[in-house]
Amino acid sequence: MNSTLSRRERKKRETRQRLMETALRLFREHGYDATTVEEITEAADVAKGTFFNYFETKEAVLPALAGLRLQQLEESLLPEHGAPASPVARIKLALRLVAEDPLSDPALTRRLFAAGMRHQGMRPVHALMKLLSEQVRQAQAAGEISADLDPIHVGGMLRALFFQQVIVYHHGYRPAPLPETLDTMVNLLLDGIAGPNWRQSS
Amino acid sequence: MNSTLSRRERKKRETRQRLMETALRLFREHGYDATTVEEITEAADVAKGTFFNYFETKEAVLPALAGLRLQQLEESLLPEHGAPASPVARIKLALRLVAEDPLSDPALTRRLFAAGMRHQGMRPVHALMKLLSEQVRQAQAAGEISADLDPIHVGGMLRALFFQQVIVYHHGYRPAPLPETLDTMVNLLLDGIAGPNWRQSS
DNA sequence: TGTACAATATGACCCAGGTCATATTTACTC
DNA sequence: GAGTAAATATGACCTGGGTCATATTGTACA
Repeated sequence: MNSTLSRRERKKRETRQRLMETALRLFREHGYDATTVEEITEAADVAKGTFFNYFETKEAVLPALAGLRLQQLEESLLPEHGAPASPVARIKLALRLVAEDPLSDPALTRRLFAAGMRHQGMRPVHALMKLLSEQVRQAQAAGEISADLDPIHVGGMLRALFFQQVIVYHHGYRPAPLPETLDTMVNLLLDGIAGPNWRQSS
Repeated sequence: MNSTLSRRERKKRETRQRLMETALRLFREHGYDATTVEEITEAADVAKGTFFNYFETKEAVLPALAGLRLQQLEESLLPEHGAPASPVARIKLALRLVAEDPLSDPALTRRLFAAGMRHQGMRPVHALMKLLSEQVRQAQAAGEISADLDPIHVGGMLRALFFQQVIVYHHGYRPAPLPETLDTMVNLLLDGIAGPNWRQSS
């Protein structure tokens, strides 16, 4: 018998899982817009309405998918899995990995970002933000990032700049390969953009 | 008789103008989602199809509206109109003004940002980005921002961080009033977030 | 004024996302 | 098993964005 999981709970997870996988596959095969919810449910062998028992809207699958990926990513950021010792280096690594993820193709990235922006929810946003914030916290502990900043705030900034960078890159503005651009961006944020005449007290 | 403008051209502009104004009014009165395109065209006294002769999608009105506002804003950033002499101060001013604009209510801001992200277009994005980039250029000339950076790039970063800030603020995360938060954000970008142990060559 | 052509306006229509009353399945108790 | 209540699945249906063939209006030229 299946460990402590009622048949209901099991089926529920399976269906949700199947919907997500199917959706991702179809999105990649035919594009996000060209894929209808009915096609997804058809391929996943459930009725159309069932989709909306699991996801509030069509767009809402994307954050869910992203959440999964980030969970995996979180593990590869553990030092015992060969991640760099420097927290800042880990942040750079994380951004590069996210950018390389198949989920990050141009269209889906835009959609994903837009989805994270809609409604009050903002959970997916939080997924990446939480991950980044945690790394920022560690960077602060290591003295690589100024300790008197709010890690959540900085995490949010990193996330915003990351998407900006990726999307602009996908729009054809590419002075350098994406991974480099991302590193440069992080360095810029670390060092600041002030020029010689910029002086102030605070 | 009207100065060098054919009747056709005149009517076209009037209709476009009327559609934009009507849309804005209804969006503010009933919210973006609750306002249908048909309601807009009805109130503007044209047929539904006409709307789509002027705007590709419903969302596309927002960038158009934003474009207008930015044009006005651009003028108030001219020194002869009492704008600060320091380019960085002007940037801060610009961000504060945009944040205060009635167009920047929570829902519309999110939509506007999302719209700027969709499709290849990205023109609206460019409106704010262009404005900011220009100010960055001037800041570089004044030595307030490091001269070896790409002003467009920096403009894009400012824009991304601005939206991040405004949206997070609207989501209830408000350690301080929005204008202050925005100033702090610009300062942070200027000074960088590095801590004592962050050392590097480049 | 008449006519030919292009620009614009129109609204019936299509389509896909999202809702909801109803049907089915599961779990639990006797 | 039978009975019952809650969870979940279902697909007819509604709604509103977006399309397009057609009608209307403006322009140009004789």
